[in-house]
Amino acid sequence: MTEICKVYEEHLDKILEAKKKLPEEETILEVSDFFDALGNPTRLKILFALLEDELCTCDLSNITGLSVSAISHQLRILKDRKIVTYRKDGKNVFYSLDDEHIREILKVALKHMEE
Amino acid sequence: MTEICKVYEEHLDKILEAKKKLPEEETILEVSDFFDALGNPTRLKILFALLEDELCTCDLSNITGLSVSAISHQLRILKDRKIVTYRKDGKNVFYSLDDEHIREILKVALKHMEE
DNA sequence: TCCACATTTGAGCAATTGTGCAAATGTTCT
DNA sequence: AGAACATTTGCACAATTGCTCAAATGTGGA
Repeated sequence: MTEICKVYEEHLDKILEAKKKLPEEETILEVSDFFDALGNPTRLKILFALLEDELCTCDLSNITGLSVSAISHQLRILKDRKIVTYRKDGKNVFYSLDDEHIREILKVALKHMEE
Repeated sequence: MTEICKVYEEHLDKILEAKKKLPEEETILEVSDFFDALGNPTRLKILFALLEDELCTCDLSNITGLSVSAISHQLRILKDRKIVTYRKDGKNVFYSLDDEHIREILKVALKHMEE
């Protein structure tokens, strides 16, 4: 934290430039939260399953093989971060992807893996 | 884990369909690792800084305000997951983004935040 | 109202993560 | 070889995470 490298002049320019163009701390944290939500196998399975169609908590528990409770905990994270949305229907709560960006990002990531 | 919800017939179809279309476990883990690497403020700062230009470990330490060691640890993760690449030049090691997918995904994520 | 079932919530715990420190390794120059 | 500096690595420790279990809450029907 306190250590300081000897910096060449050419580097100083690049450092200042990079610092200036870096997004706000708050934005960084938001983006980080967003990716963090996608960076977990259980949550990814939920999202890939929702690519097809809306599903309820219980369905998702069946699909993933995890407890209803575990799924509910993860759905909360996805809901809080505006990655999924939901509608209530009687005793069931149906979850679905919140918007097109999610689809697009999942698609690009899958493509990235193939190379 | 062992609890099983009562499943309606219409749900059964959707569950089977979703299970069938779910990517391989291994693919899920790869994608998860990929997003997980992006889901951390320090690593995101590194990546946003690299959007501009290649930078060395020491530059990135300056830009983020973290120790050279901390940055090096994070660079290792990004390197292992093929998100950044590097070239050696004397005592310095210069890092840069590995491919266009990273740029694209960072861009879409930022756009997602704005809405 | 009482029951059955879907879902959520909170506590607790093992496992993982992010960081700094100190030491090791690499590289250039004298 | 030895000095100076950039980088990496292993360790330790606090903080966070993901899950289960048990209890609470919500909802519809008898």
